[in-house]
Amino acid sequence: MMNQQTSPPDTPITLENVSVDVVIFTLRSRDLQVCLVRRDCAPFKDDWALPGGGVRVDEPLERAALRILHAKTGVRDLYLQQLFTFGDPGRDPRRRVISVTYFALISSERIATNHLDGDSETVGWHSVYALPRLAFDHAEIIQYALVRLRNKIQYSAAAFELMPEEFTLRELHDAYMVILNDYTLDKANFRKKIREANILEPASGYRETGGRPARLYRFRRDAQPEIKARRFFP
Amino acid sequence: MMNQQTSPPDTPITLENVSVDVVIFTLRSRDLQVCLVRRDCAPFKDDWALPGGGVRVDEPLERAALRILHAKTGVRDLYLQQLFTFGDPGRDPRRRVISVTYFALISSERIATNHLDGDSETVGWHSVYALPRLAFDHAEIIQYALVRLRNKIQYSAAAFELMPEEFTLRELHDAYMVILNDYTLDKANFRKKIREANILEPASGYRETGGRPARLYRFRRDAQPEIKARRFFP
DNA sequence: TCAAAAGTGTTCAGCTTACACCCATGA
DNA sequence: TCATGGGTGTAAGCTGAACACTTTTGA
Repeated sequence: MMNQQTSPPDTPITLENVSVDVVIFTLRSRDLQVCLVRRDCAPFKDDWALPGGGVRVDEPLERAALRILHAKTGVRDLYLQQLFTFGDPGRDPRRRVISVTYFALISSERIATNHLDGDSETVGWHSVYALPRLAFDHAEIIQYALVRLRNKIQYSAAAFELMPEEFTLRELHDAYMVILNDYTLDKANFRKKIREANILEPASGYRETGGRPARLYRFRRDAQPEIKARRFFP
Repeated sequence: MMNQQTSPPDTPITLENVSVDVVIFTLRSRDLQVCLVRRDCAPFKDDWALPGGGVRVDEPLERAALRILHAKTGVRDLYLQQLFTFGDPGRDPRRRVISVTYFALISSERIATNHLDGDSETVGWHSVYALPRLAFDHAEIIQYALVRLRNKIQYSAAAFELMPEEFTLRELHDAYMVILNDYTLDKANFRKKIREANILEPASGYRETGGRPARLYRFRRDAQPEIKARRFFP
């Protein structure tokens, strides 16, 4: 969507009509948040927008997305997946732009602190359940990303990409409930399923809580993250 | 992917680095087929490629896909869904092209006959299980479309888009087996599920077969085509 | 009356759901 | 000993897989 890159003079030329935008999800204090940047020029001046930018002439689309991600979060390797390509004429009032969008998942503990705290006026993390005014069609893009995220965590272990290195089952359970916005998920059944999926291993310690301390777990590196789907229909 | 359009002189200018390619599926004589066009110039001269072309300056992406579809099949309204955007540098040896791909489903009875029969050297229908040599990265695109189609028919009634107006349960069952390439789907259970899904209504007649005649059905217009998904994980 | 294909019913194993219960800790 | 949250077991009901069975037609 051409959120202006502050370009050093040697920046290679980017493609004319193509841009990449990224919906970066993270989980902080029991809230699902996305990374947004504040626009400092027209159109949509002072509104918030997704991090994005042009694609360099010899740069694969995914690498462009990773470059943008690194600029906003300081992180290089993370979960990234193509989402959809938005290309309606008029979505950018200046000119025709085809925007290839991605969605990324990152644990908030991995985000470099200078990228996380809001002391910068121009980059911020916002709850998906209380979004500010958004530029272009970015509200639509985020809604679509949310739908995909919700589907994704139900047939794969993608939610682990949002968790810290070590976590309790309660925290994982909370994460699912926050993402799905469904607080009726049964605790006992959730734990049973996770145990049977055999994707966690106990970490060394315990987390202090109000009551009985909670066992810490980590994601097993050798686990099969994709759950093979059964047939729904017919 | 810039399969040359034979352009009338008044054709509007197309976007520089963007193209649209469409994987058009149909079902013919118990085979799943895709529409391909034979390239008549370099690169990949004489290989087969997906129907595709440039995007006009004021044309939405989906409308470009529909225009291409209409040119190859003579049909205007059909099932169309965005698939993926392929944009690696080098996928077209001539220049950088970002290809937004779509997949379409169409009943073979709706394809205008002059578009169906192979008397044209340049457009043809090919079994996905016996594809010819393909230009660019189109083999990869078709494989990906096939994966998506297989997923799709398992949680939605999309397979009906490939069926004729009226059909027997046996024909629908065969369609599923051909698409999934799995001939172990139990007949009794399949029928039971379809019945319970409540998406068919009986048509007037019967189809003559080798044995007992088979009831004809049609898709209920007011049916809920999407099956709400249950949770797999956790 | 037999072959071929349509169409149905029944059983069993496994999974989901709901919910009750026990355990460990600090105050 | 009580509140808080961690953690588990079990029974009821539903779903899916397997397979045997009946029905209707033409030859």
